[in-house]
Amino acid sequence: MNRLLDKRTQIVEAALELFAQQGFDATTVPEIATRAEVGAGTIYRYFTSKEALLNALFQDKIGWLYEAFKRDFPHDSDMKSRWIHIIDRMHQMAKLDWDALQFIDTHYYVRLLDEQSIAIHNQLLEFVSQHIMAGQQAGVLKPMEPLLMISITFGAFLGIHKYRHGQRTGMPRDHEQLQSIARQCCWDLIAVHAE
Amino acid sequence: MNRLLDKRTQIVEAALELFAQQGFDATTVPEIATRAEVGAGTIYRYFTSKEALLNALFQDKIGWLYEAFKRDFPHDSDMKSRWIHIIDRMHQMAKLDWDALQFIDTHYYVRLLDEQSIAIHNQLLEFVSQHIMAGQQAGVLKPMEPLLMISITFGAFLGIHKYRHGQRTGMPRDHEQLQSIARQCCWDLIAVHAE
Amino acid sequence: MNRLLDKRTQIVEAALELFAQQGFDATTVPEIATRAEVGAGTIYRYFTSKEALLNALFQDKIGWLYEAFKRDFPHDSDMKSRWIHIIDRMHQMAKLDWDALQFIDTHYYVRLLDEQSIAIHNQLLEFVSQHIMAGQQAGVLKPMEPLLMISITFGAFLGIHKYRHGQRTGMPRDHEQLQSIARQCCWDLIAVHAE
Amino acid sequence: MNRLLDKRTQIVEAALELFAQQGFDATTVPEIATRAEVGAGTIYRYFTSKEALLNALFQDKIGWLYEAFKRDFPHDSDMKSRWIHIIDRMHQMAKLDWDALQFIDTHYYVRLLDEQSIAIHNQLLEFVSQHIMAGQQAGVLKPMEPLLMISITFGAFLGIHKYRHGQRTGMPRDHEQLQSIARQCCWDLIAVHAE
DNA sequence: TATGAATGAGTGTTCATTCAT
DNA sequence: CATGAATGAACACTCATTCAT
Repeated sequence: MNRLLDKRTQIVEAALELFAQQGFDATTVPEIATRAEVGAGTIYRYFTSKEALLNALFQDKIGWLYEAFKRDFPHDSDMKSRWIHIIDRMHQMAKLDWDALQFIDTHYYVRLLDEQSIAIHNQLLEFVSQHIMAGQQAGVLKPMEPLLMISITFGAFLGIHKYRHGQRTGMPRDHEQLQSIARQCCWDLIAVHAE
Repeated sequence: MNRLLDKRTQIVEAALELFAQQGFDATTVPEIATRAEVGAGTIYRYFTSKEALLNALFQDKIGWLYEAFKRDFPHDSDMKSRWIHIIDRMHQMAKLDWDALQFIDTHYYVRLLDEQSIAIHNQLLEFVSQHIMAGQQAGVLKPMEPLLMISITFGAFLGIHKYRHGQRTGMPRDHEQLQSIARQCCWDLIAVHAE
Repeated sequence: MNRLLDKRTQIVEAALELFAQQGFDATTVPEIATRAEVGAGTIYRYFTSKEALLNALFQDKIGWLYEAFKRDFPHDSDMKSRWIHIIDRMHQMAKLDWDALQFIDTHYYVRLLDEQSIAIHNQLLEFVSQHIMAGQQAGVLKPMEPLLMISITFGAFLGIHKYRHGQRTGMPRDHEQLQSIARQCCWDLIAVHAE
Repeated sequence: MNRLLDKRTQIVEAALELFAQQGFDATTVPEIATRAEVGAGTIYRYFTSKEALLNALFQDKIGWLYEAFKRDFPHDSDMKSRWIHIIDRMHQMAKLDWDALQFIDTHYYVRLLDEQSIAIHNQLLEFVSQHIMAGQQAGVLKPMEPLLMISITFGAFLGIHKYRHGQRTGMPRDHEQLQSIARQCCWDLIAVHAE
């Protein structure tokens, strides 16, 4: 059971790195096997296909993010605090598991996701949307579809970390500085500003 | 000569659509040939490889964007006007040639770009960076590396249009509304706000 | 066009030999390609799959046999002459294209045949059945389902040639002797004999 | 010891069904294991390979048929009675263990049989040949190589049962009717008929 | 110049066999 | 003894690229 989980974990982690860095199509199954230090056939004991592996991974990571959002969520605080909670959780994920976040970014719009993956993703969006709508009713957030607001914010947020991980020149900033930038920008982006 | 340009154009356009919609790896050369209404071999008369075609396309589109930025650039206006000029040009591209913008987004971080592509991309970044630095010195823009600021803004901007083109539910807004959202958000994102 | 037919023919012939001698499952596509002296990929320009190749082959050969039955068929002769016509045509095929006959034998009951293959096979059975029923009404053939009679006769007939081609010891007999055996046995098998 | 025989038997029976129904190549070892309700590895405790299992099975079944031929063989009766004894024994096997008979048919010409299998098969042929030669000397059987005669008869006989088991239309006849057909046809096939 | 038939290296996947438990 | 997780060679099939026409 221990070994079993081990192999599965090795496969999942290898696949995550490769999918995140090269994309699904550019990653070959033997490549995953080599990096996971298992035989190519072994992958098929745990996942019915390369595509199933993608979906398992996606659900895993979206699930992780969703849990992170909900854990210690400051339901009673003001909008800004709640929003910053969400940004901070994403920031945490970017720090601990950047591959996973990038993987979500590059694969969530894709033809390969199954119903299950889409469902869990929608749950996550729903959760965030609820809070956005509350903020809009309170007049502190700009009026626009919540999903659009999520899309913009996620884009901006990922921009920060793509920059950090890019081959781009310029010294990468430390995580705390980036966190403060993320908080500031992702709030300014959506908040209503006094003239 | 005219015909010749014709064929090249047909190929490039067919490739753009397919790369943007399915990604580079999921697109086959015969597929491009079919859509371009040329023989598969013909593509190799204009481009040495599928990868070379990608780079030609990339340079083409980055070049187009760069030209759009520079055309009628309001050098003497204030920072906000200059920034909105840039956002508007991107918005225009999103409207006229969304495939191209999406193509740039999904491929610019990629392993496949050659030196030339990177160079022209850097020129574009340099152009925008100049203005950002000026704005920062004037105290109207948040202090952070210009490239980081570009990365965030581009992410946010694309978030708007990805939302629009996604299968996501929610009625798609018309372009003018989106333009005003883009202007507002992409400015709030980077501007220094009074307390 | 000439070359084109050439390649297709080479593939079909190579596949026939191998399917007949080793069976469908034991034959690999590269093996067919090698024997046909074409690239493995070339096979897929002519047939959508290994299974499609099997069916094309099957229809080809059943069609050939059907045509052979019908050509110069002695409609006005007595039952025995008509039956011997059929046996002789099979004998001819066994002589000219034993692989094809064996291929039909080992594959006609199989899970791999498509509707088209089954349809053309049924046509052939129908043709022979008509004559059997006529013979039965005339009282010269044993009473039993025509399809059963065909199955017995085909089994017996193939027994002759399997013996000939087997690795079995015993000198193979010449074709004329076998033909006379085939005529005799396949007639005695089905005819009503005086007590 | 009892259990041990049990497992071996389970494996052999599972393999027989699958080989008979799908053929050797289309049957996987795990599939056999599942049907036999043993672990896949267990098969290799009883048989050195899939091929060895095939041969064990073949020898088993040929042995069974040989024993059936010899049991209560009417040595002192006339040729026809002796021949009908043989046909009846095959008929019995077709009734009790059709899989086995079909398995023999589809595999006895095959590349996979080892020396042992061929030897025992030859013993069976030898036994039948003896009687055929006696009948030929007595002038009641057609003159031809005994092995050829066996091959024809076996082909015809199996034709009867293949028809019965095929998806063919036409009501399947009951076993007693088929037995009388088998006796009649398989005798007419080889007997010398008065003009 | 333009073509598309031909290619074969490389893909995702299967399965006979092994071996640690 | 019995197992089944693990393996990797081999499979059917795809596709970027070439080249004779």
